[in-house]
Amino acid sequence: MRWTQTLIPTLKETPAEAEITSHKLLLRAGLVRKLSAGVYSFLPIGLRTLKKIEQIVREEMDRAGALEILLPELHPAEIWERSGRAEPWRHILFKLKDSGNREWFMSPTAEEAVTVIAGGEINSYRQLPKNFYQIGVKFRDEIRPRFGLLRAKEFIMKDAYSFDSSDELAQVSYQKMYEAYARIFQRCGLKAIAVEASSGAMGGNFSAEFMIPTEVGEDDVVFCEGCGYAANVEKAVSGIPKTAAREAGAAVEKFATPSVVTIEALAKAPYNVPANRQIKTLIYIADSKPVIVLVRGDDQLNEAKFAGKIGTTVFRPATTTEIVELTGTNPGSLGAVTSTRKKSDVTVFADERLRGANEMTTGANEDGFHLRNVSIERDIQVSQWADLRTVTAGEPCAKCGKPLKIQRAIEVGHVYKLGTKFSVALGAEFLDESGARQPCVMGCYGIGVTRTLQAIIEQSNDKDGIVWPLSVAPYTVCITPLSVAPGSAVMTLAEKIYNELTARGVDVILDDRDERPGVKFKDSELVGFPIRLGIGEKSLAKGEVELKLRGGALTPIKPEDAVGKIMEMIKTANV
RNA sequence: CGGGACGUAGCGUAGCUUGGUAGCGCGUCUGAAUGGGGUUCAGAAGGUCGUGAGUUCAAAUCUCACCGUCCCGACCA
Repeated sequence: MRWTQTLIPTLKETPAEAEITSHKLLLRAGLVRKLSAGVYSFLPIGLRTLKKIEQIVREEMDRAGALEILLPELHPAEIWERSGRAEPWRHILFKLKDSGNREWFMSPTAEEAVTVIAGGEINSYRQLPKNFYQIGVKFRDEIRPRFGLLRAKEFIMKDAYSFDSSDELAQVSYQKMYEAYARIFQRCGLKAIAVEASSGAMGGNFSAEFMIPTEVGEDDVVFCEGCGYAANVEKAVSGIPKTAAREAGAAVEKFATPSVVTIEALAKAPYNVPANRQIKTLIYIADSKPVIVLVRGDDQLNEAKFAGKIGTTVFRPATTTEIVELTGTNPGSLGAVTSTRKKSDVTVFADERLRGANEMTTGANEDGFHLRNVSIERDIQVSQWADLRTVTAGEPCAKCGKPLKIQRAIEVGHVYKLGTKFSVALGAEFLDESGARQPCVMGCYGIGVTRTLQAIIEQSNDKDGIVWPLSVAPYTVCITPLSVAPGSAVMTLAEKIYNELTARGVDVILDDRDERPGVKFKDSELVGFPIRLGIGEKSLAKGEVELKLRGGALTPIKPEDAVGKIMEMIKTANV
C-alpha cells in the first residue's frame, strides 16, 4: 500500500475525549473515530489490525477443533424468555420492535441462538463433541461506556460454545479452549494471566478469565507470588483466620449509642469497639424478598460471591423505607440478633469469618442502641454460612501463606463451564449409547476482540506512539523514502524493495508522501510499524539504507541486503 | 441513575467574571524558499459559539430547559 492511497489521519494533538494512553493512541494514530459514546468506526489501519487479531483467533479456534459459524445479530425475544434471561439481562439489551410489534434483541451474546442450532441438528452422542464459534458484533447497552474500545456499546467478540455428552468430556472441551486462549494472547504479543473467576450472571460452575495487568483495567486480580494462585477479586479467597472466639460470653447486653451510625464511630471513644469485634448487618432485596447478610465490621461484602450464593443477579440494597419496615430501625442500628428483629423468618447469610465468633457488638434494631456480648451462633439464627467477604491486599494466601497482592487488569477473555442450563431450557438433547435422552453439557468461551486490540496498545507503547507486535501490526514494514521524486534513485530503490517484499507476501506500506523526513519518521513511530526501512540520498550515496526496528537502534545496511534482512527479521521475530 | 467538569472551525484552545456580534496554534488550500526528526515566509478558505427558550436596544458571555461529551461512583460475564 502507498501511504498517499490510503487514509491514516494522524493527529499531533490528543482529542479531549481520550483519557488513557491506549485510547489517545487509537485516535492519534488514526485507527478509529468515535461516532457516539461507546460506538466507534474503524479506519483502514485500525481495521487491518483488527483483522489480524481475528485471524489469529480463527487459526487457534480451528486448530482446537472448533467450527466457525455465523449466528444472527437479531434475536427474537422469545428465545431469551425460554432461557429465563430476558428479565435479568433486560437492562443491558438493545431492544427493538418490528412492524408487527414483535420484540427483538440485538445479540449481546449467543448462548440461546447457538443452543437452538444444537437442539435442531444434534441428535446423537455420535455427533458430539461439537464446538461452534463466531466472530462478530455484539451489542450491550452499557450504562457508562468508557475508555474507547475497552467498554463499548457495540464491540466485536469471538464467542464459542461447546456441546458434550458428559461432564468429563465437557471438561476436555473447556481445557482445549483454555489452552487455545493462552496461545491466542501469546501470539498477539500480550502478557495475559489466567485467573479463577466468578461465573456471575452466566451461571455455570467453573470459569477462568484471561487478564491483561494494567492500571487502567476495570477488574482487580488477587495473586500470590509464592504459589501462583490468581483469582478475580470477585472470586478470590485468602487464608485469613476466623474471628477469634473468646471465653463463653455473658448474656447479650443493650447499651446506648446516641447518634452512632457507623462502624468507625463505634470504634472510637467512648465505645472503643474495634471493627473486627463488630458484626456488619446488610439488608438486600433479592427477587423481591429481603435477605440479611452479615460480615465482620472490618470486612466488605463481595456482591459477586453473594450473587452466587443467592442464585440470582436480581438483587439490590434495601431502601431505608424497606429497612424500617423489616427491622423497625434506621440503617445505622441494624442488627441480626433474632430476638430483636421484627420479622424472624428472613433468610440470613453470614460470612464464614464470623463462624464461632462471640463477644461481638452489633446494632440493636433500635435507633441509638447497640448490643454487646453477641455470640453469633447462640444469638443469631443463620440460614447459610458462606464465603462472602472481599479479600484485601496483604492477607495470607490460602495455599501457601505468602501475602496476597492485588493488581488492576483488563479482562480480554473468559472461559466457562456452563452445564446444562441452556440445553435443558432450549432443548439441546441427544440420545446416548443406551438410547436415553440427555441434555448436552455446554461450555462457553468469549474473547473481546476489539478490547484485545486496545489492550495490546495499552501494554505496548512508548512516548512516540504505538509499538505493534509484528503479528498484529497493520503493516509489518514501512518503507520511508526521504525524497519521492519519480525516477529518482531513492524512489526507484524504494519501489523496487516495496515490490520485492510485497511479492514475498509481506505487508508493506510505502510512505510516498512529499513530506519532510521529520513528519514521516514521527508518523511511522506514532502508528507503530515494527520495521522501518529509511532510504535517503545521503546514505544511499554511501551505499547504505537504514533499517530500524520500532523502538530499536538504526542499522545501516547495503541496499541489496535489505529484502533478505527484513525477511529474516520477520521469520525470527518472537511474535 | 447520583456527584463533578465541559461543549467556540477538522484537532487543541482564548474570549465568558465586567453583554457591544469571535481570536490564536496545529491542520487544510495557493505561492515561494527549504529538504535526514513535526522547517520557514507570504496569502487564503473554513464558525448555526451544542440546541431551544428567556432577559436585553444588543447574548459566545446572563437565566432556564434540553441534548451531547468526559471523569468518579453505581452498574457491567
